[in-house]
Amino acid sequence: MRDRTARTPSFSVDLVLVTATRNELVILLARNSSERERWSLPWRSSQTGETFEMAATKAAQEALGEAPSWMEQIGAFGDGKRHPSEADVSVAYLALAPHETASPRAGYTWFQLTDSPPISPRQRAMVDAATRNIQSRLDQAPIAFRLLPATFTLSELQQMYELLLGKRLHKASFRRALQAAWLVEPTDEWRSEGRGRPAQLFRYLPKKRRRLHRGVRFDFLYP
Amino acid sequence: MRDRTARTPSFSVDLVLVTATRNELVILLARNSSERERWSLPWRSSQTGETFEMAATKAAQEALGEAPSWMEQIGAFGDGKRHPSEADVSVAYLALAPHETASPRAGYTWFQLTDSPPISPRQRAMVDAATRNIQSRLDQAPIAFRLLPATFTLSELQQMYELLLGKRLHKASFRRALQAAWLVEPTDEWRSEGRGRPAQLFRYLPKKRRRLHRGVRFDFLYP
DNA sequence: GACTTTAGTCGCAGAAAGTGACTAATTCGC
DNA sequence: GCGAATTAGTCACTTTCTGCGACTAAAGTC
Repeated sequence: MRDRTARTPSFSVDLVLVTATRNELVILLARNSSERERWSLPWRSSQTGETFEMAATKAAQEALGEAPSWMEQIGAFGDGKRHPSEADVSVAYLALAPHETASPRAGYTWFQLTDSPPISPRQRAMVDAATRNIQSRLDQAPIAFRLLPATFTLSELQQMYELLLGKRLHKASFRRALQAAWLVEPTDEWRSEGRGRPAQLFRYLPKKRRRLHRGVRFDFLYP
Repeated sequence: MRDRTARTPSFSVDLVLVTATRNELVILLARNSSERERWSLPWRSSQTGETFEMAATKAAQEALGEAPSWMEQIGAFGDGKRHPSEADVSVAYLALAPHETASPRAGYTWFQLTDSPPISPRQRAMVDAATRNIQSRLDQAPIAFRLLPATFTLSELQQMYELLLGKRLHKASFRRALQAAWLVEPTDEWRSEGRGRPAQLFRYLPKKRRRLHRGVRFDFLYP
């Protein structure tokens, strides 16, 4: 147990900032200013009159120089696990950004999500929670779209889903499902990527949608 | 903005404790000890060396006299909204219990989830988050099973899903899907509920399951 | 111009889901 | 005691969805 007598309890807001490169997910870590071999998630300690969202946005600005394309709270972490800020409680946010336009500020580096250097146990728990969050919300929130640039080819979108799901998808099925969901709209631009037929560019179409789900799904894996 | 100078920042753990009666979801509220017309979610202020889970479990014990059948953190809430404890940050938990065996302690009362008396803005936000959480995790976590007693008829299970989904389901389809999911196991007991043929009792079967998901789903409603 | 590579579509076969009708076992009214 | 009503449980048919291979289209390579 840490010594709590000398200071007031405090909070931090921590960021699991994820983007996708060609074929892997990466997170942004900050080099520790004192021990330069140590890394941590970007974080910001609580300020009076600042909402969690605001704090997370500022932490993202500081790390990336731009606002993330998606942010979502993934929970509060505490429970005595060590944290760089010595905060009692840390509120973690998952943030996404397209990798193409993201250029981290000095002191920040991308690492593979599945193979990052050691970080504090509490932040490790956040990364794990973020990973689960991405997986479980993939079909409810536009995760894949927020990891892509504003316009993209359908092959790129499919590759992103394959990366996130960890499995190959059949092209025709993927496109059929995509059409049915009415999630995407064609632009009049085309991209020629070296050899092969040029691909049409699409953009995400966040329209009000009717939810006409059929029946029940029993998808659990839980005990 | 509240006065923060006179005290140390603190946090609370709050509970959205839900059960299901015949045809509605209800939450447990505590009568305010000073203003007896006011209500609040059960909560507990932070103790050193106590995890959030432990605090939530104790709050549930205090309110219900028994441990909930399901608990899950639904996030941290702060952002200057008022809270009965004056805590700066509140960590909210969704807790479920079967209504049949739940008998609240003195000072606690069930209210309709959709029509409860006024509570603090922060706690209102927690109730809203809990409602969304139930909806969105219905097909990933055994929410319905945790709201039912240990054994139940398939009609009761179906009614619970109808309540949670807010729509009628077809009996044959429901049972077909349930069989395919391998989530339930028959007991050798039967229950005769007044008129009509007696129903066989089943129990939830939390077995390791193969996740052989097909394709992608694009279910979002999100912007 | 033949070959390779990537984009995009078609259509069939098999799986899954929606649905109404059926059988089964009980209580209730008479 | 017996038919009507009520609830449980199943069946079989139809419609919809999904996996998948094969096809056409448009570019680059040699």
